[in-house]
Amino acid sequence: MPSRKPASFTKPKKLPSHKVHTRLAQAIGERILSGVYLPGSLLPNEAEWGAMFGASRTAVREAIKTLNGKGLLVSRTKVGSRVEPRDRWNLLDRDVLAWHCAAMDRRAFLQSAQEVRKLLEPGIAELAATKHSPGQLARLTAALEGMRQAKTAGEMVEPDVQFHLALLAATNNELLAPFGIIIEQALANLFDYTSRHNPKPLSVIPLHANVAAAVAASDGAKARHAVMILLEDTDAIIAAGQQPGRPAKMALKPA
Amino acid sequence: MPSRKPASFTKPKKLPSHKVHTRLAQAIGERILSGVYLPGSLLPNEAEWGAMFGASRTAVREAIKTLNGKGLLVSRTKVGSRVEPRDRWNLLDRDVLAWHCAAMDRRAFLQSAQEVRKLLEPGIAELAATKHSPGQLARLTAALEGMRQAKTAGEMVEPDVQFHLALLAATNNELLAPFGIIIEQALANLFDYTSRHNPKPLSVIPLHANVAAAVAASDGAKARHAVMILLEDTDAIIAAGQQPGRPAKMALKPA
DNA sequence: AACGATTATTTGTATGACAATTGATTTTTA
DNA sequence: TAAAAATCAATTGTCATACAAATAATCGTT
Repeated sequence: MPSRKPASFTKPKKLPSHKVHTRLAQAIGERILSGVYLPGSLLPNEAEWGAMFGASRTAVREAIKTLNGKGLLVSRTKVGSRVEPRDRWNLLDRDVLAWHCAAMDRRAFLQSAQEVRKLLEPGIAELAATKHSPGQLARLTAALEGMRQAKTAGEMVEPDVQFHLALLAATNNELLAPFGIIIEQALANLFDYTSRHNPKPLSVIPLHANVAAAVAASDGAKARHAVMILLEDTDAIIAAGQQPGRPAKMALKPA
Repeated sequence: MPSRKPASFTKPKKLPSHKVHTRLAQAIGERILSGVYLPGSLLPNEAEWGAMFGASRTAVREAIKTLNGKGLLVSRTKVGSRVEPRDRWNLLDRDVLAWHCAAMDRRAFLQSAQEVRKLLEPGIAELAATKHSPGQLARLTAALEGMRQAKTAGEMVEPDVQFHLALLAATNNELLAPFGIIIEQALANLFDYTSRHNPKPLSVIPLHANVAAAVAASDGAKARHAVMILLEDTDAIIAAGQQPGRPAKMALKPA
Protein backbone atom coordinates (compact mmCIF):
# COMPACT_ATOMS: atom_id res chain seq x y z
CA MET A 1 0.00 0.00 0.00
CA PRO A 2 1.88 3.09 -1.10
CA SER A 3 -0.67 5.62 0.01
CA ARG A 4 -4.11 5.36 1.54
CA LYS A 5 -5.04 8.71 0.04
CA PRO A 6 -5.96 8.30 -3.63
CA ALA A 7 -8.57 11.02 -3.23
CA SER A 8 -7.35 13.72 -5.60
CA PHE A 9 -4.18 12.96 -7.44
CA THR A 10 -2.47 16.32 -7.73
CA LYS A 11 -1.91 17.37 -4.17
CA PRO A 12 -0.52 20.89 -4.21
CA LYS A 13 -0.50 20.95 -0.42
CA LYS A 14 -2.09 24.35 -0.74
CA LEU A 15 -5.17 23.14 1.07
CA PRO A 16 -4.68 23.82 4.77
CA SER A 17 -7.98 22.25 5.63
CA HIS A 18 -7.12 22.82 9.26
CA LYS A 19 -8.94 26.11 9.46
CA VAL A 20 -12.14 25.77 11.40
CA HIS A 21 -14.35 27.55 8.89
CA THR A 22 -12.96 25.37 6.11
CA ARG A 23 -13.72 22.18 7.96
CA LEU A 24 -17.19 23.46 8.74
CA ALA A 25 -17.89 24.42 5.15
CA GLN A 26 -16.75 21.01 4.07
CA ALA A 27 -18.86 19.21 6.65
CA ILE A 28 -21.98 21.18 5.85
CA GLY A 29 -21.39 21.00 2.12
CA GLU A 30 -20.96 17.24 2.22
CA ARG A 31 -24.20 16.90 4.16
CA ILE A 32 -26.06 18.96 1.59
CA LEU A 33 -24.62 17.15 -1.40
CA SER A 34 -25.26 13.77 0.15
CA GLY A 35 -28.88 14.61 0.74
CA VAL A 36 -28.92 14.91 4.51
CA TYR A 37 -30.49 18.33 4.02
CA LEU A 38 -32.71 18.46 0.97
CA PRO A 39 -33.30 21.52 -1.21
CA GLY A 40 -35.87 23.77 0.35
CA SER A 41 -35.23 22.56 3.87
CA LEU A 42 -33.89 24.60 6.74
CA LEU A 43 -30.48 23.96 8.20
CA PRO A 44 -29.70 23.97 11.89
CA ASN A 45 -29.12 27.52 13.01
CA GLU A 46 -25.70 28.99 13.56
CA ALA A 47 -25.65 28.37 17.29
CA GLU A 48 -26.48 24.70 16.76
CA TRP A 49 -23.72 24.21 14.21
CA GLY A 50 -21.32 25.85 16.62
CA ALA A 51 -22.36 23.52 19.39
CA MET A 52 -22.12 20.48 17.13
CA PHE A 53 -18.57 21.25 16.09
CA GLY A 54 -17.31 23.10 19.11
CA ALA A 55 -16.79 26.22 17.07
CA SER A 56 -17.71 29.84 17.51
CA ARG A 57 -20.58 31.45 15.72
CA THR A 58 -18.04 33.55 13.81
CA ALA A 59 -16.49 30.49 12.24
CA VAL A 60 -19.88 29.00 11.46
CA ARG A 61 -20.99 32.16 9.75
CA GLU A 62 -17.87 32.29 7.62
CA ALA A 63 -18.42 28.69 6.55
CA ILE A 64 -22.00 29.48 5.65
CA LYS A 65 -20.90 32.50 3.64
CA THR A 66 -18.55 30.25 1.69
CA LEU A 67 -21.39 27.88 0.85
CA ASN A 68 -23.54 30.88 0.09
CA GLY A 69 -20.96 31.86 -2.50
CA LYS A 70 -21.24 28.44 -4.06
CA GLY A 71 -24.99 28.76 -4.44
CA LEU A 72 -25.86 25.99 -2.01
CA LEU A 73 -27.55 28.19 0.57
CA VAL A 74 -29.39 31.40 1.15
CA SER A 75 -29.76 32.89 4.60
CA ARG A 76 -32.54 35.15 5.72
CA THR A 77 -33.01 36.94 8.98
CA LYS A 78 -35.27 35.20 11.44
CA VAL A 79 -35.88 32.23 9.16
CA GLY A 80 -32.41 30.73 8.85
CA SER A 81 -30.35 29.18 6.10
CA ARG A 82 -32.27 27.27 3.48
CA VAL A 83 -30.87 24.84 0.93
CA GLU A 84 -31.26 26.19 -2.59
CA PRO A 85 -32.80 24.12 -5.40
CA ARG A 86 -30.24 21.98 -7.15
CA ASP A 87 -30.24 24.01 -10.33
CA ARG A 88 -28.83 26.97 -8.40
CA TRP A 89 -25.86 25.02 -7.11
CA ASN A 90 -22.51 25.83 -8.69
CA LEU A 91 -21.92 22.22 -9.56
CA LEU A 92 -18.77 23.11 -11.51
CA ASP A 93 -17.13 24.51 -8.41
CA ARG A 94 -14.18 22.35 -7.39
CA ASP A 95 -15.44 21.63 -3.91
CA VAL A 96 -19.07 21.17 -4.87
CA LEU A 97 -18.23 18.76 -7.65
CA ALA A 98 -15.93 16.81 -5.34
CA TRP A 99 -18.65 16.54 -2.71
CA HIS A 100 -21.14 15.64 -5.39
CA CYS A 101 -19.24 12.77 -6.89
CA ALA A 102 -18.22 11.57 -3.44
CA ALA A 103 -21.91 11.32 -2.62
CA MET A 104 -23.03 9.57 -5.78
CA ASP A 105 -22.13 6.33 -7.48
CA ARG A 106 -18.82 6.74 -9.24
CA ARG A 107 -20.00 4.89 -12.29
CA ALA A 108 -23.04 7.15 -12.62
CA PHE A 109 -20.82 10.19 -12.38
CA LEU A 110 -18.47 8.85 -15.02
CA GLN A 111 -21.35 8.27 -17.38
CA SER A 112 -22.79 11.75 -16.87
CA ALA A 113 -19.37 13.29 -17.26
CA GLN A 114 -18.71 11.28 -20.38
CA GLU A 115 -21.99 12.45 -21.83
CA VAL A 116 -20.97 16.04 -21.29
CA ARG A 117 -17.51 15.44 -22.68
CA LYS A 118 -18.93 13.96 -25.84
CA LEU A 119 -21.16 16.96 -26.24
CA LEU A 120 -18.39 19.48 -25.81
CA GLU A 121 -14.97 18.16 -26.58
CA PRO A 122 -15.34 17.48 -30.29
CA GLY A 123 -16.46 21.05 -30.78
CA ILE A 124 -13.72 22.26 -28.47
CA ALA A 125 -11.11 20.46 -30.52
CA GLU A 126 -12.49 21.98 -33.68
CA LEU A 127 -12.35 25.46 -32.19
CA ALA A 128 -8.87 24.82 -30.81
CA ALA A 129 -7.62 23.72 -34.22
CA THR A 130 -8.73 26.93 -35.86
CA LYS A 131 -8.04 29.42 -33.09
CA HIS A 132 -4.99 28.25 -31.16
CA SER A 133 -1.89 30.32 -30.63
CA PRO A 134 1.65 28.93 -30.89
CA GLY A 135 2.05 28.93 -27.13
CA GLN A 136 -1.17 27.02 -26.67
CA LEU A 137 -0.06 24.43 -29.20
CA ALA A 138 3.22 24.09 -27.31
CA ARG A 139 1.31 23.37 -24.12
CA LEU A 140 -0.65 20.70 -25.94
CA THR A 141 2.44 18.95 -27.30
CA ALA A 142 4.17 19.24 -23.95
CA ALA A 143 1.28 17.44 -22.33
CA LEU A 144 1.45 14.76 -24.98
CA GLU A 145 5.15 14.33 -24.32
CA GLY A 146 4.37 14.04 -20.62
CA MET A 147 1.98 11.21 -21.38
CA ARG A 148 4.64 9.43 -23.39
CA GLN A 149 7.20 9.68 -20.62
CA ALA A 150 4.87 8.46 -17.90
CA LYS A 151 5.99 5.13 -16.47
CA THR A 152 2.82 4.08 -14.72
CA ALA A 153 -0.89 4.60 -15.26
CA GLY A 154 -0.91 6.94 -12.31
CA GLU A 155 1.77 9.16 -13.78
CA MET A 156 -0.23 9.38 -16.96
CA VAL A 157 -3.27 10.97 -15.37
CA GLU A 158 -1.83 14.41 -14.88
CA PRO A 159 -0.46 14.98 -18.39
CA ASP A 160 -3.68 13.51 -19.73
CA VAL A 161 -5.64 16.14 -17.84
CA GLN A 162 -3.21 18.78 -19.00
CA PHE A 163 -3.73 17.71 -22.58
CA HIS A 164 -7.45 18.23 -22.42
CA LEU A 165 -7.11 21.47 -20.49
CA ALA A 166 -4.67 22.71 -23.09
CA LEU A 167 -7.24 21.95 -25.75
CA LEU A 168 -9.79 23.88 -23.75
CA ALA A 169 -7.51 26.86 -23.32
CA ALA A 170 -6.71 26.86 -27.04
CA THR A 171 -10.32 27.72 -27.84
CA ASN A 172 -9.65 31.18 -26.42
CA ASN A 173 -13.16 31.19 -25.03
CA GLU A 174 -13.25 31.90 -21.32
CA LEU A 175 -16.80 30.68 -20.94
CA LEU A 176 -15.61 27.17 -21.68
CA ALA A 177 -13.00 27.17 -18.93
CA PRO A 178 -15.37 26.12 -16.12
CA PHE A 179 -15.88 22.86 -17.95
CA GLY A 180 -12.27 21.90 -17.20
CA ILE A 181 -13.13 20.73 -13.73
CA ILE A 182 -15.32 18.00 -15.19
CA ILE A 183 -12.38 16.70 -17.17
CA GLU A 184 -10.19 16.71 -14.08
CA GLN A 185 -12.71 14.87 -11.96
CA ALA A 186 -13.64 12.46 -14.72
CA LEU A 187 -10.06 11.44 -15.41
CA ALA A 188 -9.21 11.16 -11.73
CA ASN A 189 -12.23 8.95 -11.17
CA LEU A 190 -11.53 6.99 -14.30
CA PHE A 191 -8.07 6.20 -12.99
CA ASP A 192 -9.43 5.02 -9.67
CA TYR A 193 -12.07 3.03 -11.45
CA THR A 194 -10.08 1.22 -14.10
CA SER A 195 -6.39 1.28 -13.29
CA ARG A 196 -6.58 -2.11 -11.66
CA HIS A 197 -8.15 -3.64 -14.71
CA ASN A 198 -6.19 -1.66 -17.31
CA PRO A 199 -2.60 -1.78 -16.16
CA LYS A 200 -0.88 -0.10 -19.09
CA PRO A 201 -3.15 2.07 -21.24
CA LEU A 202 -0.65 2.66 -24.03
CA SER A 203 -3.37 2.71 -26.66
CA VAL A 204 -4.50 6.17 -25.71
CA ILE A 205 -1.23 7.83 -26.65
CA PRO A 206 -1.59 7.55 -30.42
CA LEU A 207 -5.20 8.65 -30.09
CA HIS A 208 -4.06 11.79 -28.34
CA ALA A 209 -1.27 12.24 -30.85
CA ASN A 210 -3.82 12.25 -33.64
CA VAL A 211 -5.68 15.06 -31.93
CA ALA A 212 -2.53 17.08 -31.42
CA ALA A 213 -1.50 16.59 -35.03
CA ALA A 214 -4.86 17.74 -36.32
CA VAL A 215 -4.76 20.82 -34.11
CA ALA A 216 -1.21 21.57 -35.22
CA ALA A 217 -2.39 21.32 -38.82
CA SER A 218 -5.33 23.61 -38.02
CA ASP A 219 -7.61 20.94 -39.41
CA GLY A 220 -10.82 21.45 -37.47
CA ALA A 221 -12.79 18.57 -38.91
CA LYS A 222 -9.96 16.14 -38.38
CA ALA A 223 -9.46 17.33 -34.80
CA ARG A 224 -13.16 16.86 -34.10
CA HIS A 225 -13.06 13.36 -35.48
CA ALA A 226 -9.91 12.40 -33.61
CA VAL A 227 -11.46 13.50 -30.31
CA MET A 228 -14.61 11.55 -31.01
CA ILE A 229 -12.55 8.42 -31.49
CA LEU A 230 -10.63 9.15 -28.32
CA LEU A 231 -13.83 9.51 -26.33
CA GLU A 232 -15.24 6.32 -27.76
CA ASP A 233 -12.12 4.59 -26.54
CA THR A 234 -12.74 6.07 -23.09
CA ASP A 235 -16.29 4.75 -23.25
CA ALA A 236 -14.86 1.31 -23.89
CA ILE A 237 -12.53 1.59 -20.92
CA ILE A 238 -15.42 2.52 -18.68
CA ALA A 239 -17.50 -0.33 -20.02
CA ALA A 240 -14.62 -2.73 -19.45
CA GLY A 241 -14.44 -1.58 -15.87
CA GLN A 242 -18.10 -2.36 -15.56
CA GLN A 243 -18.13 -5.93 -16.87
CA PRO A 244 -14.56 -7.22 -16.74
CA GLY A 245 -15.59 -10.85 -17.09
CA ARG A 246 -15.82 -11.32 -13.38
CA PRO A 247 -17.69 -8.95 -11.06
CA ALA A 248 -14.82 -6.62 -10.11
CA LYS A 249 -13.91 -6.91 -6.46
CA MET A 250 -17.35 -7.73 -5.25
CA ALA A 251 -16.33 -11.28 -4.43
CA LEU A 252 -17.46 -11.80 -0.89
CA LYS A 253 -17.95 -14.59 1.58
CA PRO A 254 -19.26 -17.59 -0.40
CA ALA A 255 -21.66 -18.80 2.27
CA MET B 1 -56.12 39.29 -2.85
CA PRO B 2 -55.19 36.09 -4.66
CA SER B 3 -51.60 35.55 -3.68
CA ARG B 4 -49.76 36.77 -6.75
CA LYS B 5 -47.11 34.09 -6.72
CA PRO B 6 -45.74 33.81 -10.26
CA ALA B 7 -43.82 30.66 -9.50
CA SER B 8 -40.18 31.57 -9.22
CA PHE B 9 -38.61 33.69 -11.88
CA THR B 10 -40.13 37.17 -11.68
CA LYS B 11 -38.57 37.69 -8.31
CA PRO B 12 -35.68 40.10 -8.54
CA LYS B 13 -36.93 41.62 -5.29
CA LYS B 14 -35.43 38.74 -3.35
CA LEU B 15 -32.00 40.28 -3.43
CA PRO B 16 -31.75 42.49 -0.38
CA SER B 17 -28.45 43.94 -1.42
CA HIS B 18 -28.69 46.09 1.67
CA LYS B 19 -26.69 43.74 3.80
CA VAL B 20 -23.22 45.10 4.38
CA HIS B 21 -21.36 41.91 3.55
CA THR B 22 -23.35 41.57 0.33
CA ARG B 23 -22.50 45.07 -0.79
CA LEU B 24 -18.89 44.47 0.07
CA ALA B 25 -18.74 41.20 -1.83
CA GLN B 26 -20.28 42.90 -4.81
CA ALA B 27 -17.90 45.84 -4.67
CA ILE B 28 -14.83 43.67 -4.35
CA GLY B 29 -16.05 41.18 -6.92
CA GLU B 30 -16.71 43.91 -9.46
CA ARG B 31 -13.24 45.30 -8.92
CA ILE B 32 -11.68 41.92 -9.52
CA LEU B 33 -13.72 41.15 -12.61
CA SER B 34 -13.08 44.58 -14.05
CA GLY B 35 -9.36 44.16 -13.67
CA VAL B 36 -8.68 46.64 -10.88
CA TYR B 37 -6.98 43.77 -9.05
CA LEU B 38 -5.28 41.36 -11.41
CA PRO B 39 -4.85 37.63 -10.82
CA GLY B 40 -1.91 36.99 -8.57
CA SER B 41 -2.04 40.39 -6.94
CA LEU B 42 -2.74 41.09 -3.31
CA LEU B 43 -5.90 42.82 -2.19
CA PRO B 44 -6.03 45.48 0.47
CA ASN B 45 -6.16 43.83 3.84
CA GLU B 46 -9.31 43.44 5.84
CA ALA B 47 -8.79 46.51 7.95
CA GLU B 48 -8.33 48.66 4.85
CA TRP B 49 -11.51 47.38 3.22
CA GLY B 50 -13.33 48.09 6.44
CA ALA B 51 -12.02 51.63 6.52
CA MET B 52 -12.86 52.16 2.84
CA PHE B 53 -16.46 51.13 3.29
CA GLY B 54 -17.04 52.06 6.89
CA ALA B 55 -17.69 48.46 7.78
CA SER B 56 -16.45 46.18 10.51
CA ARG B 57 -13.79 43.59 9.92
CA THR B 58 -16.42 40.90 10.52
CA ALA B 59 -18.48 42.07 7.57
CA VAL B 60 -15.39 42.34 5.38
CA ARG B 61 -14.35 38.82 6.26
CA GLU B 62 -17.78 37.45 5.43
CA ALA B 63 -17.68 39.16 2.06
CA ILE B 64 -14.24 37.72 1.41
CA LYS B 65 -15.46 34.25 2.36
CA THR B 66 -18.25 34.61 -0.17
CA LEU B 67 -15.76 35.46 -2.92
CA ASN B 68 -13.56 32.68 -1.66
CA GLY B 69 -16.46 30.32 -2.29
CA LYS B 70 -16.69 31.61 -5.84
CA GLY B 71 -13.05 30.84 -6.49
CA LEU B 72 -11.97 34.45 -6.95
CA LEU B 73 -9.72 34.61 -3.90
CA VAL B 74 -7.58 32.67 -1.52
CA SER B 75 -6.53 34.05 1.82
CA ARG B 76 -3.44 33.12 3.75
CA THR B 77 -2.32 34.17 7.17
CA LYS B 78 0.14 37.00 7.25
CA VAL B 79 0.17 37.42 3.46
CA GLY B 80 -3.41 38.44 2.77
CA SER B 81 -6.00 37.68 0.11
CA ARG B 82 -4.68 37.04 -3.36
CA VAL B 83 -6.65 37.01 -6.60
CA GLU B 84 -6.75 33.54 -8.11
CA PRO B 85 -5.85 32.87 -11.75
CA ARG B 86 -8.80 33.30 -14.04
CA ASP B 87 -9.18 29.61 -14.77
CA ARG B 88 -10.04 29.02 -11.11
CA TRP B 89 -12.88 31.51 -11.14
CA ASN B 90 -16.37 30.04 -11.07
CA LEU B 91 -17.37 31.99 -14.14
CA LEU B 92 -20.72 30.19 -14.29
CA ASP B 93 -21.72 31.55 -10.93
CA ARG B 94 -24.62 33.99 -11.29
CA ASP B 95 -22.85 36.88 -9.63
CA VAL B 96 -19.48 36.26 -11.21
CA LEU B 97 -20.93 36.02 -14.68
CA ALA B 98 -22.95 39.18 -14.13
CA TRP B 99 -19.85 41.06 -12.97
CA HIS B 100 -17.91 39.60 -15.86
CA CYS B 101 -20.22 40.67 -18.61
CA ALA B 102 -20.73 44.03 -16.95
CA ALA B 103 -16.99 44.52 -17.19
CA MET B 104 -16.53 43.43 -20.78
CA ASP B 105 -17.94 44.52 -24.11
CA ARG B 106 -21.45 43.22 -24.46
CA ARG B 107 -20.93 42.23 -28.06
CA ALA B 108 -17.83 40.22 -27.19
CA PHE B 109 -19.77 38.44 -24.48
CA LEU B 110 -22.61 37.65 -26.84
CA GLN B 111 -20.21 36.14 -29.34
CA SER B 112 -18.47 34.00 -26.74
CA ALA B 113 -21.79 32.88 -25.34
CA GLN B 114 -23.11 32.11 -28.79
CA GLU B 115 -20.04 30.02 -29.49
CA VAL B 116 -20.71 27.98 -26.37
CA ARG B 117 -24.38 27.65 -27.18
CA LYS B 118 -23.61 26.34 -30.64
CA LEU B 119 -21.27 23.80 -29.13
CA LEU B 120 -23.75 22.58 -26.58
CA GLU B 121 -27.35 23.17 -27.49
CA PRO B 122 -27.63 20.95 -30.57
CA GLY B 123 -26.36 18.05 -28.53
CA ILE B 124 -28.58 19.04 -25.65
CA ALA B 125 -31.62 19.01 -27.90
CA GLU B 126 -30.67 15.59 -29.19
CA LEU B 127 -30.32 14.24 -25.67
CA ALA B 128 -33.55 15.90 -24.61
CA ALA B 129 -35.41 14.34 -27.51
CA THR B 130 -34.37 10.85 -26.51
CA LYS B 131 -34.41 11.14 -22.73
CA HIS B 132 -37.17 13.56 -21.75
CA SER B 133 -39.98 12.70 -19.38
CA PRO B 134 -43.61 13.73 -19.97
CA GLY B 135 -43.39 16.45 -17.36
CA GLN B 136 -40.27 17.88 -18.94
CA LEU B 137 -41.97 17.96 -22.32
CA ALA B 138 -44.89 19.75 -20.72
CA ARG B 139 -42.55 22.40 -19.39
CA LEU B 140 -41.12 22.84 -22.86
CA THR B 141 -44.49 23.30 -24.52
CA ALA B 142 -45.64 25.60 -21.74
CA ALA B 143 -42.64 27.82 -22.42
CA LEU B 144 -43.45 27.80 -26.12
CA GLU B 145 -47.01 28.83 -25.35
CA GLY B 146 -45.64 31.62 -23.18
CA MET B 147 -43.63 32.89 -26.13
CA ARG B 148 -46.71 32.87 -28.31
CA GLN B 149 -48.74 34.86 -25.82
CA ALA B 150 -46.08 37.49 -25.26
CA LYS B 151 -47.19 40.91 -26.44
CA THR B 152 -43.86 42.67 -26.57
CA ALA B 153 -40.26 41.68 -27.18
CA GLY B 154 -39.58 42.15 -23.50
CA GLU B 155 -42.29 39.74 -22.48
CA MET B 156 -40.82 37.18 -24.81
CA VAL B 157 -37.45 36.99 -23.09
CA GLU B 158 -38.60 35.07 -20.07
CA PRO B 159 -40.47 32.25 -21.80
CA ASP B 160 -37.61 32.06 -24.29
CA VAL B 161 -35.19 31.47 -21.45
CA GLN B 162 -37.58 28.97 -19.94
CA PHE B 163 -37.74 27.12 -23.24
CA HIS B 164 -34.01 26.60 -23.37
CA LEU B 165 -33.79 25.75 -19.68
CA ALA B 166 -36.53 23.19 -20.17
CA LEU B 167 -34.50 21.65 -22.94
CA LEU B 168 -31.51 21.56 -20.61
CA ALA B 169 -33.48 19.94 -17.83
CA ALA B 170 -34.90 17.35 -20.22
CA THR B 171 -31.42 15.91 -20.76
CA ASN B 172 -31.60 14.55 -17.21
CA ASN B 173 -27.92 15.30 -16.84
CA GLU B 174 -27.17 17.45 -13.82
CA LEU B 175 -23.70 18.31 -15.01
CA LEU B 176 -25.25 20.32 -17.82
CA ALA B 177 -27.36 22.48 -15.53
CA PRO B 178 -24.62 25.02 -14.74
CA PHE B 179 -24.59 26.13 -18.35
CA GLY B 180 -28.12 27.42 -17.99
CA ILE B 181 -26.81 30.66 -16.61
CA ILE B 182 -25.07 31.35 -19.91
CA ILE B 183 -28.39 31.04 -21.70
CA GLU B 184 -30.03 33.39 -19.24
CA GLN B 185 -27.34 36.01 -19.53
CA ALA B 186 -27.07 35.66 -23.29
CA LEU B 187 -30.77 36.14 -23.89
CA ALA B 188 -31.01 39.00 -21.43
CA ASN B 189 -28.10 40.74 -23.13
CA LEU B 190 -29.44 39.92 -26.55
CA PHE B 191 -32.68 41.67 -25.66
CA ASP B 192 -30.85 44.74 -24.46
CA TYR B 193 -28.70 44.66 -27.54
CA THR B 194 -31.23 44.17 -30.28
CA SER B 195 -34.69 45.04 -29.06
CA ARG B 196 -34.37 48.53 -30.47
CA HIS B 197 -33.47 47.21 -33.87
CA ASN B 198 -35.76 44.16 -33.86
CA PRO B 199 -39.11 45.37 -32.60
CA LYS B 200 -41.21 42.25 -33.11
CA PRO B 201 -39.21 39.03 -33.38
CA LEU B 202 -42.08 36.79 -34.46
CA SER B 203 -39.86 34.68 -36.66
CA VAL B 204 -38.33 32.86 -33.72
CA ILE B 205 -41.59 31.26 -32.64
CA PRO B 206 -41.89 28.73 -35.47
CA LEU B 207 -38.20 27.95 -35.05
CA HIS B 208 -38.81 27.09 -31.43
CA ALA B 209 -41.93 25.19 -32.36
CA ASN B 210 -39.87 23.00 -34.66
CA VAL B 211 -37.56 22.14 -31.80
CA ALA B 212 -40.43 21.31 -29.49
CA ALA B 213 -42.08 19.15 -32.13
CA ALA B 214 -38.90 17.19 -32.73
CA VAL B 215 -38.42 16.63 -29.03
CA ALA B 216 -42.04 15.56 -28.65
CA ALA B 217 -41.49 13.09 -31.48
CA SER B 218 -38.30 11.85 -29.79
CA ASP B 219 -36.48 12.57 -33.02
CA GLY B 220 -32.97 13.39 -31.86
CA ALA B 221 -31.47 14.22 -35.23
CA LYS B 222 -34.35 16.49 -36.12
CA ALA B 223 -34.15 18.25 -32.75
CA ARG B 224 -30.43 18.82 -33.21
CA HIS B 225 -31.01 20.28 -36.65
CA ALA B 226 -33.86 22.50 -35.54
CA VAL B 227 -31.72 23.98 -32.77
CA MET B 228 -28.87 24.63 -35.15
CA ILE B 229 -31.20 26.61 -37.37
CA LEU B 230 -32.51 28.49 -34.38
CA LEU B 231 -29.01 29.44 -33.30
CA GLU B 232 -28.07 30.56 -36.79
CA ASP B 233 -31.07 32.84 -36.66
CA THR B 234 -29.79 34.21 -33.37
CA ASP B 235 -26.43 34.78 -35.01
CA ALA B 236 -28.17 36.82 -37.68
CA ILE B 237 -29.95 38.89 -35.05
CA ILE B 238 -26.66 39.65 -33.35
CA ALA B 239 -25.03 40.52 -36.64
CA ALA B 240 -27.94 42.82 -37.49
CA GLY B 241 -27.41 44.59 -34.21
CA GLN B 242 -23.81 45.05 -35.14
CA GLN B 243 -24.17 46.63 -38.58
CA PRO B 244 -27.67 48.08 -38.80
CA GLY B 245 -26.79 50.21 -41.82
CA ARG B 246 -25.23 52.97 -39.79
CA PRO B 247 -22.61 52.41 -37.08
CA ALA B 248 -24.95 52.23 -34.09
CA LYS B 249 -24.27 55.10 -31.72
CA MET B 250 -20.54 55.16 -32.16
CA ALA B 251 -20.61 58.35 -34.20
CA LEU B 252 -17.80 60.47 -32.84
CA LYS B 253 -15.80 63.55 -33.63
CA PRO B 254 -14.58 63.31 -37.27
CA ALA B 255 -11.06 64.66 -36.86
C1' DA C 1 27.52 33.91 3.85
C1' DA C 2 24.57 30.74 6.03
C1' DC C 3 21.57 29.67 9.48
C1' DG C 4 18.67 30.35 13.49
C1' DA C 5 15.99 33.21 16.51
C1' DT C 6 13.06 37.24 16.76
C1' DT C 7 9.72 40.35 15.23
C1' DA C 8 5.93 42.22 12.88
C1' DT C 9 1.91 41.77 10.16
C1' DT C 10 -2.09 39.65 8.62
C1' DT C 11 -5.57 36.40 8.82
C1' DG C 12 -8.12 33.11 12.04
C1' DT C 13 -11.04 32.38 16.16
C1' DA C 14 -13.63 33.47 20.12
C1' DT C 15 -16.88 36.19 22.92
C1' DG C 16 -20.34 39.33 23.97
C1' DA C 17 -23.46 42.70 22.86
C1' DC C 18 -26.94 44.80 20.18
C1' DA C 19 -29.56 45.83 15.63
C1' DA C 20 -32.65 44.36 12.01
C1' DT C 21 -35.80 41.40 9.99
C1' DT C 22 -39.78 38.81 9.96
C1' DG C 23 -42.79 34.69 11.15
C1' DA C 24 -45.95 33.87 14.79
C1' DT C 25 -48.98 35.43 18.36
C1' DT C 26 -51.98 38.40 20.58
C1' DT C 27 -54.80 42.29 20.89
C1' DT C 28 -57.63 45.66 19.07
C1' DT C 29 -61.11 47.18 16.19
C1' DA C 30 -64.78 47.53 12.55
C1' DT D 1 -66.61 37.18 13.66
C1' DA D 2 -63.00 38.70 10.88
C1' DA D 3 -59.68 41.71 9.60
C1' DA D 4 -56.16 44.70 10.94
C1' DA D 5 -52.84 46.30 14.06
C1' DA D 6 -49.67 45.79 17.66
C1' DT D 7 -46.56 42.81 20.09
C1' DC D 8 -43.46 39.09 20.66
C1' DA D 9 -39.80 36.03 19.71
C1' DA D 10 -36.27 33.69 17.09
C1' DT D 11 -32.62 34.11 13.91
C1' DT D 12 -29.42 36.24 11.18
C1' DG D 13 -26.66 40.69 10.64
C1' DT D 14 -23.26 43.88 12.49
C1' DC D 15 -20.03 45.70 15.53
C1' DA D 16 -16.08 45.96 18.88
C1' DT D 17 -12.42 43.78 21.17
C1' DA D 18 -9.11 40.55 22.33
C1' DC D 19 -6.11 37.04 21.47
C1' DA D 20 -4.19 32.92 18.68
C1' DA D 21 -1.76 31.17 14.69
C1' DA D 22 0.92 31.40 10.78
C1' DT D 23 4.61 33.19 8.30
C1' DA D 24 7.27 36.87 5.61
C1' DA D 25 10.74 39.90 6.91
C1' DT D 26 14.37 41.21 9.82
C1' DC D 27 18.09 40.80 12.76
C1' DG D 28 21.94 38.42 15.04
C1' DT D 29 25.07 34.99 15.74
C1' DT D 30 28.33 31.93 14.06
